[in-house]
Amino acid sequence: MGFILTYGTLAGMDASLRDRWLAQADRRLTGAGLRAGAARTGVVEFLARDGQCLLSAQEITDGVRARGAGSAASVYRVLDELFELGLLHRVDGRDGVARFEIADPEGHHHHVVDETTGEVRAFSDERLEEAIRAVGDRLGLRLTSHDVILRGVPAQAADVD
Amino acid sequence: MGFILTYGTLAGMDASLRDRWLAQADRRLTGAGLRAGAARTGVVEFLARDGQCLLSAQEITDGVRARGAGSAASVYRVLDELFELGLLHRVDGRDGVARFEIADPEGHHHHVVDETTGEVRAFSDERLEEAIRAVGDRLGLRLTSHDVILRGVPAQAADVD
DNA sequence: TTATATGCAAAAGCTTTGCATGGGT
DNA sequence: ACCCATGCAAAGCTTTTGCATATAA
Repeated sequence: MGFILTYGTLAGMDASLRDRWLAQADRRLTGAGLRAGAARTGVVEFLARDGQCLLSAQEITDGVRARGAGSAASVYRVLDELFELGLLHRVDGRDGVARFEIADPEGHHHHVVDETTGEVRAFSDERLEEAIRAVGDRLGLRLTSHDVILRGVPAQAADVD
Repeated sequence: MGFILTYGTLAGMDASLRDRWLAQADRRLTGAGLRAGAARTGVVEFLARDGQCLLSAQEITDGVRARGAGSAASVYRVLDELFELGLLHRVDGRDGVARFEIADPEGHHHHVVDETTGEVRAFSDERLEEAIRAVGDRLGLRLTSHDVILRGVPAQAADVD
């Protein structure tokens, strides 16, 4: 049995991203000769549903546990595998906790932290990507991945000079 | 007594950056009402000399210890203070270790990791900075800080398409 | 059937904290 | 003198690892 499962449509979700990711996850996991055990399946299912924003291993473990299976050890192991297979993005936070989210096979995004609330928002910007590509060229590197984290506070009218 | 100390010129070092940083560190530490104890002075001195590249708390502790004073606890405390005062950049690595380097009062840089060797290089790029400023504007944020980490492998002639 | 996946519990590693002592101003 | 800074040791966290058991293929 593979990792592709059926879901009802969830309100507010990008169903096509979820399906694309699930299809790719299935392909790569199967291709790597990995089996569909309870923990691995649980993590993949859970992330396909709820993994479009950064989630800690703790949160993922809770989510998987709520659906019956999973343990911290297995979740960490599965997260490592998925990351190595390029199926997840990983951001190491200032709090010493690693957070993961599903990697969109087509295009990606970055994160901005609102320092007044701690809230994390996603954004994407082609001009930024282009600038990064240019840097890679200038440095003579073939870039395999990159992270951008912005931190800021809402611009009040009073802030504008 | 302040935190500004005298040093001989070190080969391969950017003496002006070191001095600028030391001056600003002295100003901000004194301004914050902090005292020049052995550990704090040791960390500031050590970083002024050797802190232009990312260093772990462990490495900093070793460096400070080699000069007589310092303990892990104090180093962590001092590093936090310096970071809060905006005197250090901090990067949280994939290995779960936080690394620090002195923040240049004028201009800053980012890092690129050579995935074949693990080696970290610094770079700066005005076009990238400009793109980031534009993103902040577009999102309605006043950016307080940002990190960029690139990962890649040396571009071989064969890679070029 | 056979190698792999899982889960518990213990271990490991970085970082923080409590507390008594030493030191700056 | 007074309060801050320091250092040791213990505690707190996330993450990793060992090992016996369960399970996918």
